[in-house]
Amino acid sequence: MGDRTRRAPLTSLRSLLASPVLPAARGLLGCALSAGGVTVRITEVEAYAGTAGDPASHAHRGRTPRNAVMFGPAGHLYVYFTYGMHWCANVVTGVEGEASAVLLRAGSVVSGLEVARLRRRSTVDRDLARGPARLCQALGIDGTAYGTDLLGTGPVQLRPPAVPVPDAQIAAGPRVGVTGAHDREWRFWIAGDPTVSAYRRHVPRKGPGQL
DNA sequence: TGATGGATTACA
DNA sequence: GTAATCCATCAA
Repeated sequence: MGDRTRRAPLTSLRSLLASPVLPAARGLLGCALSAGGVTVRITEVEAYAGTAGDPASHAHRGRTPRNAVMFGPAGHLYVYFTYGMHWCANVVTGVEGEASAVLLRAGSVVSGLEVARLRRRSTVDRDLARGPARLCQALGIDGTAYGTDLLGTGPVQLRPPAVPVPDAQIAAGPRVGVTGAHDREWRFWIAGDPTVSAYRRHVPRKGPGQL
């Protein structure tokens, strides 16, 4: 228990995640996320308010079995299954009951490159964790990791960056794949990073896209 | 109970 | 541009 140099940063990351979702989202950039023998540096995230007037949040309509972990303490993993085939990962933020979370949209693989390549089939390294579902696939994250305390010793672990990403290097824009609330620039990414996913406005399944 | 659309990705 | 493919949510 004499090692403060490892514990102090985790404590500080814990409190960062317990802060409001926008600063928490920014602070997640540059963090290392490890699972299944692969580590990625987080390069792109999106903030989702919980019950507080964000129609795009999975917690907007209140607590359900699927989003229950969002209502718990910050720093836990919220994973959900979508489009019948993809898993996406979020970090719970804020105070208990607030249900805000940050979607991890992209990262660059910093270790476990060969394992990640195997999980992702043939693709260029830049695309290994470029996109929320690709990131989960590269790390082998699925529903079994639901609720994991990311700052503990569980199957998915989050660690702060050695050097925080300078604020001047953080870019912001509207969230990807979200139907409404395009006025909110709640997507953050590391400016110039090649692993950031391309912005596409959400396309409705049927009918012409209207604004 | 049935319909609808989704915080996506791969491929034509 | 569209298929793939399961699930949460909503209307009736």
